[in-house]
Amino acid sequence: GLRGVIRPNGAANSAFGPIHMCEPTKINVGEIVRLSGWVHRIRDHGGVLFIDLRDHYGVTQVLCDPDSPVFGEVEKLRSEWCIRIDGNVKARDESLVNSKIPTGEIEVFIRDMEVLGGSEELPLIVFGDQEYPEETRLRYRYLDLRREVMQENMKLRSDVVASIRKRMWDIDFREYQTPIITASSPEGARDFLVPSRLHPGKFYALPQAPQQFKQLIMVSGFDKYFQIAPCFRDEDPRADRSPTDFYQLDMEMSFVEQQDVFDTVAPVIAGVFEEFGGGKAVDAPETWPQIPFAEAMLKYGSDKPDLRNPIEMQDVSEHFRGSGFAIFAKLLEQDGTEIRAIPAPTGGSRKFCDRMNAFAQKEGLPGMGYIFWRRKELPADAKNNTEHHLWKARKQELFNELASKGDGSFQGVSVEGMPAQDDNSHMEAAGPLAKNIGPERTEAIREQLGLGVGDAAFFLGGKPQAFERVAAKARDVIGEELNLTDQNRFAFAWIVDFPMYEADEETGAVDFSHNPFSMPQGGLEALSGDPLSVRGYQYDLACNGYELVSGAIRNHKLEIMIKAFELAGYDEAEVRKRFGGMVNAFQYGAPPHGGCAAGIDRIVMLLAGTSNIREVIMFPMNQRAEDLMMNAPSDPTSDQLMELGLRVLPQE
RNA sequence: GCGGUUGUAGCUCAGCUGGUUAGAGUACCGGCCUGUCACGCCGGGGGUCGCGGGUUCGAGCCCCGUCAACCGCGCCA
Repeated sequence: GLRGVIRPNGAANSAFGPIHMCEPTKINVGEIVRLSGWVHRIRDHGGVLFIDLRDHYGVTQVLCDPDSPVFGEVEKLRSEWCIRIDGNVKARDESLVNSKIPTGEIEVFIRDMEVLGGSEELPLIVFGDQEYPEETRLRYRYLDLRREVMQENMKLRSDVVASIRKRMWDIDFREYQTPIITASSPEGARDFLVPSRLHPGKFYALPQAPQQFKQLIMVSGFDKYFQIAPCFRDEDPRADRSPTDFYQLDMEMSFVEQQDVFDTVAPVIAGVFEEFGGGKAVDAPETWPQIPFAEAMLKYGSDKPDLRNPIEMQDVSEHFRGSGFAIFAKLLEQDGTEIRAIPAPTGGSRKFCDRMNAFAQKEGLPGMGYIFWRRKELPADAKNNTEHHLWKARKQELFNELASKGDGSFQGVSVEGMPAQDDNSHMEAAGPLAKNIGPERTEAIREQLGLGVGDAAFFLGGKPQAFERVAAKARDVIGEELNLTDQNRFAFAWIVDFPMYEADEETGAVDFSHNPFSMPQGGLEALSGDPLSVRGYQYDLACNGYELVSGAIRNHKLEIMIKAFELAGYDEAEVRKRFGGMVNAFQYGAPPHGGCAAGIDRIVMLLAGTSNIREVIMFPMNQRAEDLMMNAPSDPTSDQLMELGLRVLPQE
């Protein structure tokens, strides 16, 4: 073999098994080892040269001088050549030990060397932590993947998947594979279509999720199913969303209600985060709040709130109705509008407030009004100091509060020795809004938000749909900039009671807002009223601002299903045609069931501490859903098109 | 489809208000170096400043168009 201990007869001996680059330290000094790997770095001192030889497991220093029979060849080596060497394991002098690497106490003196694979000049360098544009990294992904951080990310991913499988097995779930080539499903995202050769003009589709199959598995009597399943969606990507395909822990169980699903999944997710979270605090599943969708939107502006951030928004419309701030007062005369406040504890400086206002403008809003509270009656020169002083005290108070929630590792800024905040009777409110609405209203707002000297609040007005997205982002930015967001914690929350339907903003047409297969709360009866007020047994799990899990208790009753689709404008014939497989199955003793799907890529992304999902995918597509390394997508040959009975229309 | 940012040496980047021959680090090539571990020192090659057009005596820089990458919006049950 190309790795091992070489015995006196000269053959590599497999008794020890292959030796990895992290291991020669375990081999007796003086033995001859055979190592294979990549040239990581070379340090050429003329008469002596050092090569850091690397493989998946580590780095070993290899030594060569003119006494070696292969000195001349070794001098010609360059970075990333793949080589095999034979050499003597030598102990290093104490003064030469490198404590930074596990093999730092030894080195290997080269006796023989073979170039297994040479290398051209590199488009990206493997050692070090130089950043490269993603285009370069993806085009040369095999080089990018050689880098330590990527090797770690991919190992982490594999370990997470293995752990998930084991955890699911341990609670009696079994993994079953479902088809990859299947039928197009009209609900949800765009499908990837696959032309059928045997049926010219017809198409298969790649599944957006094994949704219908897993429900059919329940009807088939397997009451605990899971699968690490690839899902395919032809939609544009985001930093946290892989284009084309991604993996989910897909699971489903029979004879359960919503809380049963939570009780089943939460320990699996929490366990994985405990196991691979690198010591960050993981909220215990029993403490994960269940937040109704409407409440999440009000408090956080998002259905995937980052609960590490303690800021909660509040409706403060009443304080502005008929007030001297004409913009908001006028706004409130329209239906469906409100004014919402984002409290920003310790954000009480004009500089910070102006920066956040600029942020909102950059995000496309007219701006974000603000009020901040400071101490009054101070000479101008003393004011700044005192303000800063009080600001720090307020910050300390807040940190104490936050630290008590996490694992104790939350640090924030050190403000030791600062006195506690004194009473608020000498504070004044600053900012353009405060002047316009007057002291009474300003004070009422301050009391509602529970703020004090050194704090600020930002205000957004209009129809919630119009400002919620920016409000949510502002909440994130404020939490981070003011150091309120504990970076060493995984904070989870179930978001529940999603609306079943939503109205199209322009046409007013009612359509499913989430999964059409979810069971409406209240059953058939609930479907006879206003569709927009119907909520479903539909839930998400949010973690640190990402949607990690999405699921539902399914609608297994045919008559409710048909009624549910009717409200969204699909008649019975259409439902039977589109979802024939499932509709038929539900006629034959369908059990109540529910489940969810957890995004594997996002879980690994969070555990790896990155915000780009492509960092945890071996061969991801770029932002235009292209694979630059494999050159996909590519033109078909005319033979292929002919065989499939297809013709490509010229674009434009 | 839309918006933002970016595009200069193999790679990562600097390049002021428009002004001489476009620079640095690294990689590559050559030389020196027997204890480095981001080795060091000396020298060298390497550029369609994304592409096209315009303004100007003069454009890497300004204007228009266009292409590409990333981030975001739309979209994503």
